[in-house]
Amino acid sequence: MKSEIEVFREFIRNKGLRKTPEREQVVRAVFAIHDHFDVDELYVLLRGQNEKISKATIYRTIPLLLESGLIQEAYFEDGHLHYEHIYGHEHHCHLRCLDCGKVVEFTEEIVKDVEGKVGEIYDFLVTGHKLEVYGHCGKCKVHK
Amino acid sequence: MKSEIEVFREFIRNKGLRKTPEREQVVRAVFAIHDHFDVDELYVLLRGQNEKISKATIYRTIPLLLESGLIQEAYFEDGHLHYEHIYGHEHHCHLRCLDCGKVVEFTEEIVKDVEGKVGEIYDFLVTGHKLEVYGHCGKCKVHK
DNA sequence: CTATTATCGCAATTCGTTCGCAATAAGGAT
DNA sequence: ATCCTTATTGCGAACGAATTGCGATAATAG
Repeated sequence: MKSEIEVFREFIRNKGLRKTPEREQVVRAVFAIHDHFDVDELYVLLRGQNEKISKATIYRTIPLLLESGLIQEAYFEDGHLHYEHIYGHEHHCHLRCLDCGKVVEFTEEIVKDVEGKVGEIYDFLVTGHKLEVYGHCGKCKVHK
Repeated sequence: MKSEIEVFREFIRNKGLRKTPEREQVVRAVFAIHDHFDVDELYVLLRGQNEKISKATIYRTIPLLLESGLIQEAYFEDGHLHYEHIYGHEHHCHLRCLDCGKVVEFTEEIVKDVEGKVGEIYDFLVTGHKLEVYGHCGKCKVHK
């Protein structure tokens, strides 16, 4: 299995874009964070490592990461988007507590079947899905 | 089955809030639009009816509609949130084309089972879910 | 090594959403 | 019915995420 950075380099080359240290720093930061992240986390992480990179560059790199299939949008919260890895990570769904915001990840094979079924019915070439289940976690449901 | 406006009035009363014409105009606008909407659509609709209402009031009413269980967040797109009805509408999932943005609605019973199963495993009181399947629609997949 | 031009950083801008505040009006008390 | 308290409104300013214009820089082709 190719490393994330290799996948990214291949993508950049195929698109006729340039391989730059800034872009690769972003890729490394993305995969240095476990699973979920947002732009500001990337920025803080990179700045903490004395990398001098601008937020604009991070924002400009995100669409490349999306298009290359390395990451995807996870959810919109606190006024901004949050992303998550796809590449190298088993697909998972989210179980979110509406009270404390806690997020648990789980996997569910059945949803794959739904993908195929729905794709066939509506003539879609299905590439993925996003399932979020929400409710009240063990701690929070006590007070309900 | 109670009407949307009745549900809303009951909610307002129980919370000790005030029943105002502005809030009720928003509720009526929400349910005058078929299913999906965003804040700007509500604003345009209400202004078109010569209702003088400010966007701030619409923004301030949205959380009430969410909390009362009449609507829920549907998806984040084009830089802002889109909402959809819950009350009086059968639950459904979304199938979205990544190329043209087309959204098809479908229902899938199986996901209900996933809700129960996951809730039990992780000790959550599950109240709902959001499933979005994406890919390329019939028209767009031709060019791939 | 040089030329071309994609990419960078910065600052300014856009746009969705929230907030501060004075005016207004809802609803309980008289 | 009228008064009084204070929640709610509308306006415009403010905020924050994301985008963009532009001159400077640096990555690739020749």
